[in-house]
Amino acid sequence: MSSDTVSTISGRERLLATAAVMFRQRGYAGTSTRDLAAALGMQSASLYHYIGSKEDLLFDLSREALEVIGARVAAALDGAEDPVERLRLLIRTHLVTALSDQDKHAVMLTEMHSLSPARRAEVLKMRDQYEAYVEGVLSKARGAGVIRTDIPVKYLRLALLDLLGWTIFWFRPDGELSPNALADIMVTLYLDGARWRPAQDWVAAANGDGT
Amino acid sequence: MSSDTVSTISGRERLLATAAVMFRQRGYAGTSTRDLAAALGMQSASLYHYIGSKEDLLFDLSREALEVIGARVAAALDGAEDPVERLRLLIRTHLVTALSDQDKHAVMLTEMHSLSPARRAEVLKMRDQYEAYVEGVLSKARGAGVIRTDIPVKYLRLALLDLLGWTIFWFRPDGELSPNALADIMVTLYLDGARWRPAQDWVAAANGDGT
DNA sequence: GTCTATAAAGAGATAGAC
DNA sequence: GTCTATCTCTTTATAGAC
Repeated sequence: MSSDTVSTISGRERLLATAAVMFRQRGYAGTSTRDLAAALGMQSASLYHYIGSKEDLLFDLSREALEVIGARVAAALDGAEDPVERLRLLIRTHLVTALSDQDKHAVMLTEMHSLSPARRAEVLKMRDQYEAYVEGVLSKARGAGVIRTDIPVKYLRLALLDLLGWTIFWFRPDGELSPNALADIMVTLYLDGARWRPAQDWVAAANGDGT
Repeated sequence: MSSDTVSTISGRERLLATAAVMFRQRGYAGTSTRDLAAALGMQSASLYHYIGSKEDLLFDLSREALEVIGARVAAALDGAEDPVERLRLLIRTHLVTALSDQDKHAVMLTEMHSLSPARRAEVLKMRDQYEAYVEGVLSKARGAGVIRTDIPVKYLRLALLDLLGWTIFWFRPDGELSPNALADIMVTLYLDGARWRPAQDWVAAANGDGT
């Protein structure tokens, strides 16, 4: 990250950010180029200095969301060896990243159907790759004996992504919980469930000390 | 339910069902009245014999989804006393109901923003009522000592609804799992988590036999 | 209950000046 | 980099015949 990442924001970045906000609120098809331009204080014709078509915005937004989350999660897990710790890091990093740009991630998840078939396929491929990565982390943890084997890993992955992906639709940044605090809750809930435990000493017993 | 519920389908019901399918695939704003009419083998003008406006379709679809799920879950829990059993029935019934009409429920969840403010508020109120009901079931279970107390019940509810609500976006009726089998997985995962247990005898110990 | 015809508004995108 | 002006197409909805 260069030093001007925060302070300087290009015209195109401002356009993308505004598009993310509006597409999330009104949907892609429900947002006109005139609406978008008005929110930026310009005429709709001026948008085409930055983009070739309205669909470019949705496409770039969607790819960016998946690129960022994939890269950050992979980076976070880079040094970690312990399979449960890797899972914890995955949950935390995915959630914190998605919550750091809720608009972009929400739009990617709900507006994909508005892309042309070719572009939709490309975004779906990226999503499938990330989901395969997540399933891989779960699989390794299962191989290490720390994740239950009575549920197919496919459904462990899908349930985890339900939890991670759709939390952005109700999380409020100005609420009582920080993204990190919420991540703690999700880690606990996903790994240990909602049921009360008479004693949680089995956690240490089941853990081992990393391999 | 009258005896002709299944065999006879009124023009209006056919219209609503087709709208649900198309709104889910292309989004509400992305589906034109011409598209919709063409799928039904008629002209767009003919739709207005059944509805007052396109928005009526989205509104009625959304209310119906919430009415049906609220009613079925309440009915399923009607006789049950044991708090864990009530939670199990809630998860199972919610899931099976939502999966029995994925289109309608998916549209309700993702297209609400296309409703007028007044109608959106009405649908949101219905959703809030249902979510309060779910939280009540969790609260009772917590009061009975079967649900963990270290996570605020609000987040137990939100996580559960992530799991229940967003499963309809990946579930395929023609897939390997029946809705009931999937419900089993979700019950297990929500109550007990993804972590491997050295021995699951504590489940019986923590359960009791219903007050 | 479905049609043809059409009104009225809004959409995405381009041309070309500044 | 932003504007005015405008083209062309699509949109929701209505009128009125059958």
